[in-house]
Amino acid sequence: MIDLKNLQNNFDEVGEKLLKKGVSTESLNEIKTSFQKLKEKRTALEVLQADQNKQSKLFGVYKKENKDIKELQAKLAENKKNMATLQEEVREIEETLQQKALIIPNIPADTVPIGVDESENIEIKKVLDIPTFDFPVLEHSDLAEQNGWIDFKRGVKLAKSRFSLLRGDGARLERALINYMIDFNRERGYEEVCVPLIVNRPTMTGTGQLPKFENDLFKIEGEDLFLIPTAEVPLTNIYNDEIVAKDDLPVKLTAYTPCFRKEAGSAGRDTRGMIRQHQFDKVELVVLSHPDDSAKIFDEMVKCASDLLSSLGLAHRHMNLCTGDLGFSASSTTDLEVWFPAQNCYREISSISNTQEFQSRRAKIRYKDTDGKNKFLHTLNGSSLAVGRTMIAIMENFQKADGSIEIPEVLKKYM
RNA sequence: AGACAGGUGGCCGAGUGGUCGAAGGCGCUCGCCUGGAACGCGGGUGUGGGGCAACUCACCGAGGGUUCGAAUCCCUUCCUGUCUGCCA
Repeated sequence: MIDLKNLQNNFDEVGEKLLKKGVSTESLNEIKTSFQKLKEKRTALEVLQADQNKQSKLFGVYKKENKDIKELQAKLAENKKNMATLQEEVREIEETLQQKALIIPNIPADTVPIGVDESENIEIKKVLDIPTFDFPVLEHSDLAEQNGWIDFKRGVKLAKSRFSLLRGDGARLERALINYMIDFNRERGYEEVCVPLIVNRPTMTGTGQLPKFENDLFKIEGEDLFLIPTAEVPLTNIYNDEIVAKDDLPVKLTAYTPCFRKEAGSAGRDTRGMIRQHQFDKVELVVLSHPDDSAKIFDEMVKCASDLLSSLGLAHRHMNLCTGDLGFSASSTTDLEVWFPAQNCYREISSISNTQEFQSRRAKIRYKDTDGKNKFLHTLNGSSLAVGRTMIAIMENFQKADGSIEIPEVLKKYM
């Protein structure tokens, strides 16, 4: 959630940035007036409450001393009525304000390039040369079927479209990748965590998936529970409503989980192959950081994911996402795009974001600073790598003329 | 899933309608004591909101209700423990 006080105090400046992210002027103005009104009503209510508290104490004293309480009683009852009205008003304003504030996206950092959509993302650098082939390259879906690694048809039969299953060496490669990635991250100081795949509404709200994106989530019928769309959700919310000791920062976590996404609104996109599925595996990085360190940690996380790709021998590039392509919770994001020879293009395989205080304010994750005050920390998240996409990148990049696939050296001991 | 018992500050734990934001203890911290430390003694020590401040409001798992007044009574709900059931 954005800082409402900040919006109030720097309305033009902050508002302008939010307008670029698609927030309407009306809703900004509504928030501004609601916030103001809330303050007024609350102050008025508190004056009444203070009076009521005092008089009520007096009431007790009078009774003990057998004084006449009729007059006082009448006054208290009258006051109570006024309080109830104000209380109701305050509650209503709070609720609407909350509703509106929770669907306002994060404000892009100053380092984020201005742009409308992904075409205006800025390439930061390329890593490794793209491979060349002296034979016609095949798409991963063909390679997978040839090698018996992926069964698309039966995945659909078992569940529905956008599901598949891995078999034999395909399944083993998936598992090898997961183990390799977690070990890779662990060696870089990330604690391995195994998290619930089903989480509740407050958890989903803490990281920003709810209330705005309920349609993208798989919901458990009859329960207010959801399948996680990324391990970022449980990992970040581990410290929901907690105060982390300053000395414990940064908290660096990594987890492997399946991820579940409805992919509402992607009808027709990437229908062939395993690029976009309802269920996919991902190894995730999450860091809770002191605000002063988050920029440095962000770079570390990008390097961690990029080095991982390099270690697998996969050519990729770093993209600085522009304002229009930034996700809801992110203040800045670097995407890593891996080279897909058959599609002759780079495609997203990892996304590292700094949400700054946006998530910690929602999830109430704070640290105790040296001045004794509790402050919101910064949360960062990044795919170590999307495992499925890594697998198909390996298939396409390391295919041989006979259709077989060379396993990257670092994975061999995991197979 | 059913029965019973509970959920109070960093922790333990008292508190069954009135001056309780909450006794007492532990821990932590500051000061004294000491050559230094332990012990001992004295002070401080929750969170969030509003206000320049004095101060003030809210919070005793959460949400409702009763009352002039609720940690305390009632309802709902979540969680924990024990027993039963079921299972990996």
